[in-house]
Amino acid sequence: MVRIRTRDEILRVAAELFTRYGFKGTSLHDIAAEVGCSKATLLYHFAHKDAILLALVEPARQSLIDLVARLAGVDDKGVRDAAIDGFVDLVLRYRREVALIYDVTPQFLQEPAFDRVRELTDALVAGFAGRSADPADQTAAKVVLGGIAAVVIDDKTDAVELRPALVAVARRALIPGKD
Amino acid sequence: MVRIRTRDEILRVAAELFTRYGFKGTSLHDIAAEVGCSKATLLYHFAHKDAILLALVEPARQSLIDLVARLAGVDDKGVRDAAIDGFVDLVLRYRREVALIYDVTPQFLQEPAFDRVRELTDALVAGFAGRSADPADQTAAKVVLGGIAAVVIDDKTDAVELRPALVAVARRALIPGKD
DNA sequence: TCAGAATCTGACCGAGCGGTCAGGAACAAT
DNA sequence: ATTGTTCCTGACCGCTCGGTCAGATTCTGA
Repeated sequence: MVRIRTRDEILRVAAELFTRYGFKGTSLHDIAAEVGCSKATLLYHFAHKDAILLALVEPARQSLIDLVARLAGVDDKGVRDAAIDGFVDLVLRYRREVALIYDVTPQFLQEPAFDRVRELTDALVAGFAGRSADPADQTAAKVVLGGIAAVVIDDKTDAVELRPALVAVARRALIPGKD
Repeated sequence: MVRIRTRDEILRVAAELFTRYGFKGTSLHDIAAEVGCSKATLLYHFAHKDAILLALVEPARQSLIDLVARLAGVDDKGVRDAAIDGFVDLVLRYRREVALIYDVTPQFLQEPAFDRVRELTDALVAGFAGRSADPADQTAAKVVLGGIAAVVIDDKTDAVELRPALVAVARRALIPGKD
């Protein structure tokens, strides 16, 4: 039987501390103390500190990419809207899990993986805003989804870029019925 | 004639770097290099690194407090709404200037000054949401203003607390006519 | 029982951090 | 010219950080 409880516990604790104090605000010592193991143990399970973050983010990122790929191949409006709703749902989960990204080194943000995410969120903002003709809805979508997806639109160039943001409660606020 | 150009330049550069890389992501060395002076010069003009952040935030924080104080003394709906608009405007500016707060040490966030800000933003969210009967508007206001004001509402307790967030473009998105 | 793999650790390292300090350089007033 | 003040700096300090490593401990399968 393979021992993975420690590894899982590290991920659980790291997610909590990253969300609360940010990536840079959480040291390996902090995580190790909370897990109840040594710092060296963390680095036995994960090659670098960044690897912990990557392990946390990867699943949600994959789901996000998959859904957008499916979404792109659908024309029926009802199906498309449902897919978009699912997308928003995923983005919210993604957002929660990646709340920490803002804190990461610039080099890290420039990884190809995040270029991909940037494209996807760009498409998301455009697609979601397109569901309503009301300009207010569109701007609202930009702000809400932009915030949720850790994306901002540049004042002048209209370029979409990853940005620090933490809107962990957005799910609850966005879906009023759910309580 | 008093020499304050260096001090101003430090504030300008610090604001830029804090916004781009976060408070913890910006070292005194980084600021000094960009300004073109020594690290020691920074600490001649500002006692601590935190003092630079405080100097950047203080003006907007004061305006915000003043406006809310005025707002509290008005009953006329038109005047009140106008004041709220001004409030939102200020919050947006405040948000832009305090984009960096998210990155600050927990102790710093617990300063009395930020308790005050927390109360104010709490009142803001409640007040703004009250302008429309539409529940969607209210939730939107919570998300948008919550994000802008660097505030989140706790899932369970409904408590409002300062939070990491960066929505520098919110002004543009929130005020569609303005372009 | 025992060999080997998997898991874990304390001690240690170099780098970068915020901050201190004694003193040099520029400027103003006399 | 001198004195005092303001502004600035290099050298240095203690600390924390992420990361390494040799070796102890625990688990597993034959």
